Amino acid sequence: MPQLQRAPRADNRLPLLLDEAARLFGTQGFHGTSIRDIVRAVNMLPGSIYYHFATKDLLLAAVYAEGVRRISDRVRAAFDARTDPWDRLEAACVAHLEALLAENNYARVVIRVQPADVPSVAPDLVAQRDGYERLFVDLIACLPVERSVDRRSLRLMLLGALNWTQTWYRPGRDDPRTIARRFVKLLRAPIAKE
Amino acid sequence: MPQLQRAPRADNRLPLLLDEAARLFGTQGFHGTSIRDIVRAVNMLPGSIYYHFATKDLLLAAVYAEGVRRISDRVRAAFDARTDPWDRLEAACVAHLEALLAENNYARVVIRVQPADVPSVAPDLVAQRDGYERLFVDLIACLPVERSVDRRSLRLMLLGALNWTQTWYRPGRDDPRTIARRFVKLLRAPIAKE
DNA sequence: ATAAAAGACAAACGTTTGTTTGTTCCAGTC
DNA sequence: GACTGGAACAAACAAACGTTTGTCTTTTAT
Repeated sequence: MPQLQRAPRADNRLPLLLDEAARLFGTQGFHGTSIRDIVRAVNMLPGSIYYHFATKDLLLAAVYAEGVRRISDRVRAAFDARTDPWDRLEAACVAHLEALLAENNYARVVIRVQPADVPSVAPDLVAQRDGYERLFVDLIACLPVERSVDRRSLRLMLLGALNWTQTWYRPGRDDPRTIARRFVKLLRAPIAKE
Repeated sequence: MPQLQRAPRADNRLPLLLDEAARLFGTQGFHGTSIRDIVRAVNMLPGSIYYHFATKDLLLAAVYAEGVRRISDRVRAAFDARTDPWDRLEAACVAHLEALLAENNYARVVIRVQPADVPSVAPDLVAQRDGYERLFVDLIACLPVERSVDRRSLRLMLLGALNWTQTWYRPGRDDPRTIARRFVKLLRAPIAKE
């Protein structure tokens, strides 16, 4: 582990390493990705990773944390620009899905990797994800909805539907923005025919 | 592989083996489960599994197929008993979620394991899951909804939300039946306050 | 210039992985 | 009761796994 008694060197490949770990953890999952898979693309040797992280589990924890940071920033920036409660929620969903499907390997990890897959850091991961989802708790708390509506279920349904897109989404057809808007609209507007 | 030139023996432990594989694949995922994990609970030796299956991938394929069969039967039986389109959809969702969360390790595998995790049999798994989801295509095709509603999005949203419950559901609180009904209601009834 | 720390290499460690091979045993059939 | 094939055991395989250890190089601060 780096002691950081001095500033990190300019030529260090930790960022590249994290990028590649994010890419592989996000597409192949934690157990489906080996240390050797990760270092190969960065032209490192397997052992070299242990200068930066004590275990593979902690490497994941670092990627996961970065993922939560990025998607949080992205989503917050998106809904901060709006005022209407439904607009804010929609903007958040669009940002969430764009991060998830189009642009951000780190964000993918947060959705793909289940904390239970990595017991040694599971509580940490759960706490981080809960922190992120609190953004949506607040957004949904502000919605003007009928009193009979359970807001927790609303959140779980919406986020579940969004996160599950990772399973079936293929680039080229409908883009993430369109999908997110459709989902919000399905919840907002009356569906059943009179 | 068994040649089946004679009937299988009454004392063979293949059923037990499959049950345990379903349980572990469903809770720990494919890559998170080793052959030794599986045989341990059945008091077998690792090599013995290869009398029944040529590879670990094909073992998964067998469990997956059984999972699709079971959840299909369960869901079909549930909505066959109803006539109203919305009732039928709700019954299907309840059965889907009960199979997923409460009773059926095989069904869990179908939702938990991503075909991409097992390249050698991925096309087969995808085809099977598509076959199952066609049940919902038909159910949703019968719904009386506004003409502006995209039924494909409706299906993807509903199934996504249901499947994602596997991530957050913990026994003891709301039961699967309640959750499924709430989700359907959120889609069916107008939410937004006038 | 020099010392110290950053960061990676080189090579191996012990373990776990999926799988193979040869043998044994017992239930079912004639 | 002998034969046979279903179903498992016993033991090992090679490869891949996460990780450790010791050494070397290169950047950075003095």
